[in-house]
Amino acid sequence: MTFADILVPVPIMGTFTYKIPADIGDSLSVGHRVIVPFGRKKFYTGIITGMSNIGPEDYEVKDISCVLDSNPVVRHPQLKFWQWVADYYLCTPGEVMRAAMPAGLKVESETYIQPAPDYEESEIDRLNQRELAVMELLLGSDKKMPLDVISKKTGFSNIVNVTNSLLAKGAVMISENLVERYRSRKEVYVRLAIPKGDNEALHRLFDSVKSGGKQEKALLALIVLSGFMRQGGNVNEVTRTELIERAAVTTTVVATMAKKGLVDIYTKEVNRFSFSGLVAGKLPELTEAQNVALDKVHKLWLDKDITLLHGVTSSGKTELYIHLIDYVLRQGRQILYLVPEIALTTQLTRRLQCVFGDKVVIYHSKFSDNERVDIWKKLLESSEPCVVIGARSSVFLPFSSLGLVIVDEEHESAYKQHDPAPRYNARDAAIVLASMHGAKTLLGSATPSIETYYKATTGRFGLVSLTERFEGMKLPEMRLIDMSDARKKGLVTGTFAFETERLVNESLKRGEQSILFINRRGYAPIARCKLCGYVPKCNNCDVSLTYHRHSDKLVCHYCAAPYSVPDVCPACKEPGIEVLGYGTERVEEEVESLFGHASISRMDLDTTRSKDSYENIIENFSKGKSQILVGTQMVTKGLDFDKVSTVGVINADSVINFPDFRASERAFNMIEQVAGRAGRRNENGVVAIQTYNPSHPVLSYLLQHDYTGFYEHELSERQRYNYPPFVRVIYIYIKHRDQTAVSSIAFEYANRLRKLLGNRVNGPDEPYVARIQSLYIRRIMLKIENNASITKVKKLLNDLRIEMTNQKLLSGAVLYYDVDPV
DNA sequence: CTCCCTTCGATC
DNA sequence: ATCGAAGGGAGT
Repeated sequence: MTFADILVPVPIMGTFTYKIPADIGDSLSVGHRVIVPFGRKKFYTGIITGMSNIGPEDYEVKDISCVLDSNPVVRHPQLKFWQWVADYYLCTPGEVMRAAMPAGLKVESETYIQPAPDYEESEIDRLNQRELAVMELLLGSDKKMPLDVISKKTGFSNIVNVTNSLLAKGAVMISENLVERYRSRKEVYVRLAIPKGDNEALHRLFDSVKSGGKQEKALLALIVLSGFMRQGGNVNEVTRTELIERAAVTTTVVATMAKKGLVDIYTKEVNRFSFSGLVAGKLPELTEAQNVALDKVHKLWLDKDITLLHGVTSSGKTELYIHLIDYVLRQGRQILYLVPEIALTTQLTRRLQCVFGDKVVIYHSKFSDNERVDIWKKLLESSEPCVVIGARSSVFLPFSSLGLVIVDEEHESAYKQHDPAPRYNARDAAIVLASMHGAKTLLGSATPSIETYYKATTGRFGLVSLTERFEGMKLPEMRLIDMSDARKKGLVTGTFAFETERLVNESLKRGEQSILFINRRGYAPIARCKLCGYVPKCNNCDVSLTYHRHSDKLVCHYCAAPYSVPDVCPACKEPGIEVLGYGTERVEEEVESLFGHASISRMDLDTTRSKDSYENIIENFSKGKSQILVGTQMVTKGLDFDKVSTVGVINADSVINFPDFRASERAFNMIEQVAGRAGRRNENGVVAIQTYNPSHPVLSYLLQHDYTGFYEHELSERQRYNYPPFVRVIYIYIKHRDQTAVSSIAFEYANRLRKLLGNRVNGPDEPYVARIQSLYIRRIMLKIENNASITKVKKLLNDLRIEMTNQKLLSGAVLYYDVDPV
C-alpha cells in the first residue's frame, strides 16, 4: 500500500491522506501510530484509519514522517467506536481521538527558539523592547527554549509576532522538536552473581562477607527473595527496593557488594501498572433476594443485551456485580466497571481486589499520564481477562474482548462530559461499545434516570429489581423541615433549624455521625453592598462571586478568577459589602460554633484538590475520627458508612429550583442518594430536609422513598411538555464576545432552523449563566423525535452551519452542540 | 504609511 | 489546534 488515511487529533472533519514511505509499507496497518507533518509547521501523532494504492489527484500528498510502534495501538473496534461517538455527539473524530488517547501517546512537536550564533545587532535591524526582552532571556540561559516557556517568562501573550520579527532580523533560529512526554519507568534489580544451584560458589560468597555484617544480611535476604535455594524453576527477579527493605540495609551496601562482584545490579524498564500480586479470594455469599435477582439477570441475558438493576441503597448491588464479573472472567473475557467519580473507586477497588486479586485494574484522570499510558499498553499487550474499574474516559481503553460492561449509579450526571468536545455520555457510549464487542451491559442504580427506567419498563432493557435491604437495615425516616415556618417561630440558628440541630446533637450523644449536605462550596455565594445593593460580579462571566473565607477572596466559580474583597463598595464608596447565603465553608463554621466539641471535616472541591485528600477525609470519617461531615454532592455518592444516623439537607430548594427540565429528577436523585448514607446499619437514621417550599411534589415522593411514584409523576410531566424520554434534546450553543452580535446571530440561526424543523426548535434563550469567560452565550433547544435519523439531523445542522458561514453570518461566533444534555 | 492586532481560511 | 495571510484602525 502506498497511501494511508490518517486521523489527527484536531477538530477538523475527516482524515488526511499521506504517502507511506516505500521502506515501511509492509509493516503498517490500520490502528498504527505515525508522526505526520500537518499544517505549515507542526508535527502530530496520527492514527492510520485506512490504506489504499490510489492516491488523490487534486492535491500534493505529504509523506508520513515516521512510524512510532511496531504494532497498532488502537485496535478493533475502537476506531468504529470513535466514529460512533463523533457521529452521535456531533463532533469530529479528531476531537474524539484527543479525548480517547492519553497525552503520552500523542507526541506533538513544539517550537523551540535559540539565539543565532553569529548575530550582531546592526543599525537597520534595531531590536525593539519586546524583542530585546526575549533576546535577554535567551542569552541568559544558553539553551534553546520552547515558545510557551518564553511567553510565560516574559508575560507576552502574542509571542509568535516577536519571534517572527527576531527571525527576520537574523537574531534567532527556530526548530521544531518532537517532545515525547511519556517516560517509561526504570527499576533497579539485583541478582546473585553466580548460577542457580552452584552451592560451592554460594559458600565462596558467604566467605567473602563478614559474618553478622550488613552484607551477609543482604545476601541472605537476596537468597530468600529470589528463591535461589528452591528446587526447580527459575529464580525470581528481585528489585533493589525490595532487597534493602527486607535486609534493612542501604543502597551503599548493595553497591559495595556489586563492586566486589558478589551480586549484579541491572536496570529494566517496567510497566507502572504492575499486577499487585494480590491473591483472589472467595465470592461473597448472596442472600435469597440477591440469588433470585442474579438468576433473573442470567435469564434476561438470553434475549436482552442491556439490563437495568434497580436496587435500593444497601440492597447489595455490588455483590451481584461481583458474581457477574466472576462469571464473565471465567469465560475469559474482560469487564468494564464504570463509576461516576474517581472518588468512588477506593472502597470499591478494595472490595473487588479481595475477590479477584490482581485481575483488577483501575483507570481514572487522577492517574499520571505515564500511568495511563502503561495501562493502555498493558491492555494492548495481553488479552487476559481482567476487570477495569474506571471513570468515564475508560470507555476508550483498548479492550480486546469485553464480555460485560457495568455502569454503576447510571443516573449520575458525572458520566456526561460537558466541555470540551466530545460531549459524550459514558453510560450511553458504553452501551454502544458493549454491543460492538457483543457484550452485555448492566446498568445499576437506586434512582435510575428517567430515560433508563422508561426503556426498562417498556421492554427495551431488561429490568431486575432488588427491593429488599440487608437484614436489620431500613430506609431512614425522611423529615421535612419548613424553614419559613421555623423562622417565623424563631426556631432557627443561622442556617440550622432547631430540629436539625437537635438531630445532630442526638447522634453525637449516641456516639454516631452526621452528614450535612449543602450544594455550594465556598463561604457565601453572594457578596452585596448593604447600602446600595451593588453585587460584585466576575469581569468575564455573568455570575456573582462566591466569597471564600479560607483565602479571603471572591472567586468566580465558572472561570476560577480570584478577586480581592473591596474595602468600600465600588459603586457607592461606602464600606457596606456583606456576604449572603451559605456555602460549605460557612456551614462548617456554624457547625463548629454549634457543636464545638465534635470533630468536623469538610469535603468539597476545595478540600479534595490534592491526590489523596479525598481518601483521607473518607478514611477519617469512616474510622470515626470525625463526627460531622459537611460537603457538597461529593458526600451523596455511594459511600458506605456504618455509623451515620443523621443526614441534613441544608438547602433543598437550591437543588429543586434549578432552572432546567431535569431539576426534579436531579433533586430526587441527589436527596435520595444522600439519604441513603443515613442508617445503613442504624435504626435511628433520620434525614432532615430543610426547605422553604415543603409542598413541592418531589418532596412528597422523597418522604415515602417512592421512586416509582416519582417516576410516574415525572414521566407524565415530561410527556406533557415534550421532553426526554419522549424526544431527544440537542442544545445548540452560540457564543460571541459581543452581546448584540450573539443575540442577532442566535436569532437568525434559530429562524433558519425553524424553517427546516418547525416547532422542534425552541429559543434562543439565555442560559442560566449567560456569559462565561468573556463570551456571551445563547442556547437553542432542539427536540428531535426518538425515531428520527441522527444522520439527517446531522446533515441538516452541518448544511445550515456551512450556509451561514459562507454568508459571513457566523463570523466571530463559536457554535457547538450538546447532544443529550444532563 | 507603518505597526499592531484581529479575523479568516486551510490543513493531506 | 495552529499558522500565515489578509484586513483594518490608530499612531508617526
